[in-house]
Amino acid sequence: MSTTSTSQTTPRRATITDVAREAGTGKTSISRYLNGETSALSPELRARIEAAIQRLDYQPNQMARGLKRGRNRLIGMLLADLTNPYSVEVLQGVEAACHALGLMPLICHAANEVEMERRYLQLLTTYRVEGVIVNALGVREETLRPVGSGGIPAVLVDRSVEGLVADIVGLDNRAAAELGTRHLLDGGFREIWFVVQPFEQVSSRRLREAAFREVMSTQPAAGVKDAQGHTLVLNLADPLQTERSLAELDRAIDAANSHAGTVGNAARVAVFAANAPVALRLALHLKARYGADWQARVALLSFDDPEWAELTGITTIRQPTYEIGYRAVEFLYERIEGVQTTARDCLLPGELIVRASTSR
Amino acid sequence: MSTTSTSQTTPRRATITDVAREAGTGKTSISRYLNGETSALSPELRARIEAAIQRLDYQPNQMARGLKRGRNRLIGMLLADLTNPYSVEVLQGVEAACHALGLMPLICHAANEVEMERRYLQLLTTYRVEGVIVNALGVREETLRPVGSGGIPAVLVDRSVEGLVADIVGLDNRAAAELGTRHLLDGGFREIWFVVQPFEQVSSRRLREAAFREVMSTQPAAGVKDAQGHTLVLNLADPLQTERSLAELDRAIDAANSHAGTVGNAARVAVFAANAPVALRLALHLKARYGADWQARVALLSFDDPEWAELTGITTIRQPTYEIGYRAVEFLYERIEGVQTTARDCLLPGELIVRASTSR
DNA sequence: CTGTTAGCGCCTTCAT
DNA sequence: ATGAAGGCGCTAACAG
Repeated sequence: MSTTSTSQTTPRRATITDVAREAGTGKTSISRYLNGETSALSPELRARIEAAIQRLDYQPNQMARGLKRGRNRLIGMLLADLTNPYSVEVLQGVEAACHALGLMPLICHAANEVEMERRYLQLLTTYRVEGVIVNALGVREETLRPVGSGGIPAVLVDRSVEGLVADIVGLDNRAAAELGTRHLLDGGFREIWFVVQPFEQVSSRRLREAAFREVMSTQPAAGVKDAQGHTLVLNLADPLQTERSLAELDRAIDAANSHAGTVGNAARVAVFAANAPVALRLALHLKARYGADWQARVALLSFDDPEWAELTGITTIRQPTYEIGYRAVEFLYERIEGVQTTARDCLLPGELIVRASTSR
Repeated sequence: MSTTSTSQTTPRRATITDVAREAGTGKTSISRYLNGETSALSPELRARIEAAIQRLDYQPNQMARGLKRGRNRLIGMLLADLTNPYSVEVLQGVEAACHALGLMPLICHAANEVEMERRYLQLLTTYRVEGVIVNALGVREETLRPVGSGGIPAVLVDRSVEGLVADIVGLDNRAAAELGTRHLLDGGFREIWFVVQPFEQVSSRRLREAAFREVMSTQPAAGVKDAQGHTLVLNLADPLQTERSLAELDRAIDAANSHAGTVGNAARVAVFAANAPVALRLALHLKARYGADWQARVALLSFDDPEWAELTGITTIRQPTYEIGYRAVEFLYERIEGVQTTARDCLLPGELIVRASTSR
């Protein structure tokens, strides 16, 4: 109720007008000072302005600046799942690039909820971000209508979105899947299970699975005979389905282990996880079923390189996550600056990190 | 090169003026509609406005609204280290609460760099966020001058900051450390090493270490005799120092294992990690040194409950991370709304999750 | 070199 | 029930 009698509440931040008054000059000069048009200011005036700013602890209001000049240096970073270390790593690259380019990333976490994704996109739009980097859930274009061709510039990360033409940067899934599969074949494995979450909706999963199948079906040409490849869908969102899938895998492992005539890796089944969450779920299950020494019966290879990989000794395909994030921002920045080329694809190579799991 | 020389660039978003014109009315009515002052609008006008908004795909500019009404519903969330799963989990709670309260969190990741922290704080301030939640690096007050008493409302998470009076929410470190230590003592361990990153600067680490030492020094009263407690500082930021510290631990483990007269857990040394990053580093080292069966010689107990804990079978103290984040936002919201009570402490209990590591 | 003026998109009295 | 006018904090022409 009290007016300005007591400065109990936060003592309103100083505005450019306050500074102008304090420095005994006009707002324009302050503005010029703020924008580094230092050449057009007498040293004397400049000093006065500096002092006034100091005294008032003045900090220009970005919102107002943004409103005026029509851009606020904000970009949105929409992440499907921060729980996945992949996301955090990409984020680091994004942050570094933003820092370098004078951008401020608004990080939004959809937590695997389509509804959240929609909501955040709308919010970003409303805050007039200059562009967005989207690590989308596996959804069709409609939910991200505001971005892309018609709306604000967008760059996709890891996954493309059906019907949305936009730059995309991510792993070279095809090459990486081949790398992994060949590593297993070269290691002597003859039964390989590719385990992946439902993949129809998510382009990266689709590509990985397809490349795996292709290598498996053409491998006779590479001198390998009678190797079998299977694809197993693991729906982590549904515990019941997950159980069923795991049971199927168990049967295969048990069967393989009971074959008498085989030795070495030919007797072990190899499991190729399409990403870290899948690998974790598999490892937990296998450990629960076969005990601490589960890797004696199963070899595990996984996309991503989570922090526990080294501890467990599983082989992985590490993605150049930092660079993915960095490049995404660079692409976006170009778009913001008006570059009009056709949609670009930036596929970065993965790195195979061989550990005990596949090389004993 | 361009067909329609006009709409080549993004077709400027519609403004409230456009909508007013389209609906054949004044800006005021549009504004009223947007703010739900539906009672003061004839159904007929309302319908026209609705239609106009649809047609123009109009979305009010939050920046402008914020500028005008002096608040933008933005809050800052400053995180010391997103790489630590703790942060991501807290974040989930923060997001949920923001969602519920109509706030939009600006997530800033300091990546363990004091300079970053300073920079982001300054940035948040210029964007005129209404408050900040700070999971600070271990720094003194000065770097976060803009917040707290003098500046915008702030709530601390996990760690207090010397010289800054503000609400704080986090784990009840004292109780949790006691819980863990007693668990080890009850399990028969007689040599316990508390391993922690440099803790002078970080209140939570300090509290944990102090509580550990206190329990160890008063335990004779609890009927336990001759148990030894040691504190080992592991400076993860410095590889060399880390090596040295680990070597010291190794010597202790080797010595304990060579004692003839002891059996069971009395022969194993227990290591109590002050957080997940420390636990991971320890586990990696121990595995490298003692092989896959390292837990036969060392029991590991850790604060935090990282995803690999179950896989490795180490005992942990899980923090109520989600709730911590949620409560932090609630506190902040109250402050934003003007609540003036003295600084509050919200200490939430941890949960001991016993696994094979400490119970074989 | 420096100040004046006119908005950016929106909300808010204050009239009508 | 509706609209006109002024201003939030700042920048960008224009003068001088």
